[in-house]
Amino acid sequence: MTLEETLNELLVRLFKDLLEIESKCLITEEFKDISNNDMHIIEAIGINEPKTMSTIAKLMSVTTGTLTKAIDALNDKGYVIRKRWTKDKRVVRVSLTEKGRRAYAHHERFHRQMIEHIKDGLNEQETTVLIYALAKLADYFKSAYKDKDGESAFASWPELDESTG
Amino acid sequence: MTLEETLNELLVRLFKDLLEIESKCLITEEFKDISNNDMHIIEAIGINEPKTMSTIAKLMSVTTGTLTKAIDALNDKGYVIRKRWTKDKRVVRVSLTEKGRRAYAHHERFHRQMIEHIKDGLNEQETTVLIYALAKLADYFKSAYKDKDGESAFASWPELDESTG
DNA sequence: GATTTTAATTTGACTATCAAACTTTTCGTC
DNA sequence: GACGAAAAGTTTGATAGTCAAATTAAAATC
Repeated sequence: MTLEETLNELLVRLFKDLLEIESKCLITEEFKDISNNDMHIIEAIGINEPKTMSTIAKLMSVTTGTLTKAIDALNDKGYVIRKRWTKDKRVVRVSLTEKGRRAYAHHERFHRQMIEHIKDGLNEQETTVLIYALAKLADYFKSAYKDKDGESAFASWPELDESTG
Repeated sequence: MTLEETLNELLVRLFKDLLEIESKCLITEEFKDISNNDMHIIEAIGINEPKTMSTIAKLMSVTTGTLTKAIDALNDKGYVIRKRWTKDKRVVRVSLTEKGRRAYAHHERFHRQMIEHIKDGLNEQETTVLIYALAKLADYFKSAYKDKDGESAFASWPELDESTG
């Protein structure tokens, strides 16, 4: 197996495992009435100032219509509170209830634990290289794709590789 | 920001970006009639021997019921072929059509491109360390979670951290 | 004050998903 | 070989998540 294949398979596997593990860890007995997706909405709302529907929808990369439904459910289950903003009555500001804040802490703890495990397995130099490599990758994604609006370096990669190689 | 926070934010961002970029890159003009999920099913089927429904479902971590629907759609759109196996008539073997193989190549190319970009940014030693770190992480996930059935190191992390710290 | 824009919700449609019931086929055993 | 258990897939019924488009209400603009 080439280096490239190894790297690819590792990334694919880590990605899949992480998704699966996160979802299993987050939905415990106490929070079994909400989904993984709900948990990420709770994370997006955060524990500071209340956030508007639009802001949360943007953070989650969904339409406000989609978010309205999700917040309805979280509201019914007692995780969030909706409040019309007095300064601009079009705006709805959402914040976490006590129960919502417990779920938030639960999620945060999962991430802390995961990072701790990653660091435990690596020495200082390895950790540094890992961070460096990840940062480079994140930058690349940003510059290649997210900066240009609608136009992407990835979106225009050559289609002829296969047949001309 | 601590090292831990940096690592966490990098991972979270990469995860989200990658999901988004992959989905945008895979669904091009030629393959606009199938979803990101369909593309991963096509990847799971592969270009070698036909695979059974059960095998594909396991690879995708979904029930066979779910897969039946997805394969129905891919079949209707001309990406896959279903064939009852003569040696055991219960078994259905699925393989890619020419169109399906083109989609497979398209997906594979995306991954190759991504890996190339990662490698371009790192020197040989850094690449080695990155692979080592990722392998360690993959092993950890496997041992901490996937090996024990139903029981997980993650699933039992202490709930008291917050209140006792 | 009329028009346009903005924030959120509602509606209608579609995909992905699961669990459970069902069909067909094979396997094991008597 | 017949009968019951097991296995592979499909069907069914229900739910969550999603979007685009229509709608409502409020604010901004002119």
